[in-house]
Amino acid sequence: MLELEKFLPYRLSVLSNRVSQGIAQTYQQRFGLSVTEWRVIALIGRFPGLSASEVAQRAAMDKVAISRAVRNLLDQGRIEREASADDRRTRHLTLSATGQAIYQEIVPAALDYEQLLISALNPEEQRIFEQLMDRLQIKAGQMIDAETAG
Amino acid sequence: MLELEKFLPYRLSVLSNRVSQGIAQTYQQRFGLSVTEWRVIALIGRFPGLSASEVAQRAAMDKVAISRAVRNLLDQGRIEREASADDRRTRHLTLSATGQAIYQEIVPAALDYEQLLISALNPEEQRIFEQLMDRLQIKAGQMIDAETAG
DNA sequence: CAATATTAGTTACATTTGAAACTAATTTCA
DNA sequence: TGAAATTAGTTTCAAATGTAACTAATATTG
Repeated sequence: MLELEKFLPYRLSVLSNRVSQGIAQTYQQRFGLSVTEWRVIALIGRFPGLSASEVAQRAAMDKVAISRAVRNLLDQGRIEREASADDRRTRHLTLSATGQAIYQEIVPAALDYEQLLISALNPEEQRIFEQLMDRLQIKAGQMIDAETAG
Repeated sequence: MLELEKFLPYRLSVLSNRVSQGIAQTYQQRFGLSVTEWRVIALIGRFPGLSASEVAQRAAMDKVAISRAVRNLLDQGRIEREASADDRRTRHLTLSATGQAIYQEIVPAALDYEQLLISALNPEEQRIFEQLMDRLQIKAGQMIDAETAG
């Protein structure tokens, strides 16, 4: 007997969608950023000079998706890129002045959002929740690997 | 300072995607079901006679998505529908024999998957995790409502 | 060193998805 | 009652996404 509303994969999906939806309003309305674009900005802001594939890796997203987000952000003048000295395939990405401004404005809003959300738990519970998430994350990864291998 | 890899909304998204990807292999490979189609089958199997909009509500999914999934499942002969006696707009959905067979086969596999995943936590931790998820779920819902209202 | 394989990133195509407009049936309430 | 609003579900069109094929640069290895 499967009850969807108690089924962990389903509940994770609903929770994640709700949270994403809530936070997306912060940057979508104000700056017209897609989720992927926002993640690219967040990563380049944090680690200036990352290449597109490094961003893809850290964001756990498809390289095509990143490529497109990068193209859009370039077109919008929100990031810049420069060929690498030692490997002409890779190009290093940095935030433009506009991108910086967006980054400076969104980061606090995003952190506020996270704070408000997680204030539903007390500090001890927050710690536990994150730790349990970690372990599920690892387990899920192992299970995918096992499937792919077999 | 925002570190994406520690940012709760991001982590929820990655975890949820991984889990969904893992479980999807169960029903996508074997039956060519999309996530939405599988959820429709799961709900109709559990609650025969639901209407499309009731399915949408319970699945927390868009009614357009459900409409399409229902159309596909009808075309594939996996569900059936019958006009309601008291409201000719609503049609009650049930699994066909084929749909039943799929349902009977997938449910145990899905539950096995869930069991294996959650075996990363001991029973006490499982209880706690679910309880904390509940509270985050509620909080996230409140935050969306607050945004929409304001 | 040259043939081969790999990696970064893009492009093209087909599929999926979402928003909005739409039809048909029902409800509301002046 | 009957005009206006609401609800169930579908269709349409534009945008987002994923897969696979591609170019260009670098690395490998025989």
